[in-house]
Amino acid sequence: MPELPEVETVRRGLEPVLAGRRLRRIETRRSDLRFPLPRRFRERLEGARVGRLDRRAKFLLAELDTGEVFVSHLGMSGRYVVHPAEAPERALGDPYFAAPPDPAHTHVVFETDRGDRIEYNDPRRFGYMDLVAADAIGLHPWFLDLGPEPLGGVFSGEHLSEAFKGKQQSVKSALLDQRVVAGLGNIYVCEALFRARVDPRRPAGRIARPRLDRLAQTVRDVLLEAIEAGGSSLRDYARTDGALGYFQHRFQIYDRESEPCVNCGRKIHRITQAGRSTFCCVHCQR
DNA sequence: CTTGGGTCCTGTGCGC
DNA sequence: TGCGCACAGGACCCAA
Repeated sequence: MPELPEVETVRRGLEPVLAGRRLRRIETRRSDLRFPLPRRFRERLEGARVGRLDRRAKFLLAELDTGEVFVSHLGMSGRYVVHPAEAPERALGDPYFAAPPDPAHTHVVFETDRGDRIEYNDPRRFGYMDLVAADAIGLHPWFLDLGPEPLGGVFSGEHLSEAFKGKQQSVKSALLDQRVVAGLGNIYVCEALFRARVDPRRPAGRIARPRLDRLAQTVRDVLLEAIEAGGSSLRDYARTDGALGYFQHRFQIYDRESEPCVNCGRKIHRITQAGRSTFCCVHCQR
C-alpha cells in the first residue's frame, strides 16, 4: 500500500504522540505478520522511551532509549491509528475521514505514558516489524542494499545514469527496485514516468542523460506534492487520525485506464510489467 | 548476475 | 442476491 509519501505522512502523524513518550503497555494480538514479531517483543518495548521518529524508504523507525530501534513496514495494507487519551469525537460518516479499520485486524497496540493508544491494523498482514540494535541498523538485511532516498542529496539524474547502466530491464521495473532508489512504489513510478514523458517499457539503460535528469526531478516533484497532500487514499490508507490523503485526486495516469490523457486526449493504457499494472499514454511517453 | 513469475493474505468490485 | 475471478499501494524467493 503505502509508498514513501504515505509512510512520511504516517511518521508525521505518530511523531507528536510518540516522540519523547515512554511506552507503558504493549499488546500483541497476533505475532504472525509477514514475519513473526521478534522474540520478547513486548518486554523489549515496555518501559522504553521513544526518541526520534524517522523514515527510511518505506520503513518507519522509532529510536528507543534502550539502544534499539523499532522498525515497521506497512506492507500493502498496514495502517496506524492514533486514539488520543482525550479523544476528539468525530461526526460519523464525515467524507474527509476513513471508516475505522476492522478491529479483527488490529494486531499490535501501543500505549504511551500519556494514555494515548496507537493501533497497528493490517488486514493482509504483509507488514512487518522488528527491533534492531541502533548501531547495526545499516547491516540489517532490510537496509543493507537500499538505494538513496529520492528526496535526499544523492538522488539525481547522475545517480540514475549510474544505476541504470547496462540494464535491459524496463525503466518502470528499475524504479520499483529499492536498490536503485528507495521508497517508490507503483503509483508514484507511474505518475513520475508520465510527467517526465518516459515510456515505462523503455530499457532503463537506454535513456539519455538529459531525460534522466528530468526524470529524477519529476520523481522529487511528485513525491513532494503527494506528501503535501497527505498521501493517496485508495483503499486501506488513511492518516493516523483517520483523515484521508487526497493526492489520488491529482493522479494524472494511475488508475485511469481508458480515460483521456490530460496531455493528448488519447486513451490511457493499462499494461502489465513484472506482474504489476502500469498505466501510461503510449503516445506521449517515449 | 539479471529478470520475471509466483507467493504470502484479505477484501472489494465486477461480470454473469 | 450469490458466485467466482481479477486485482490491490510490497517485496522476498526461486528458477531460467
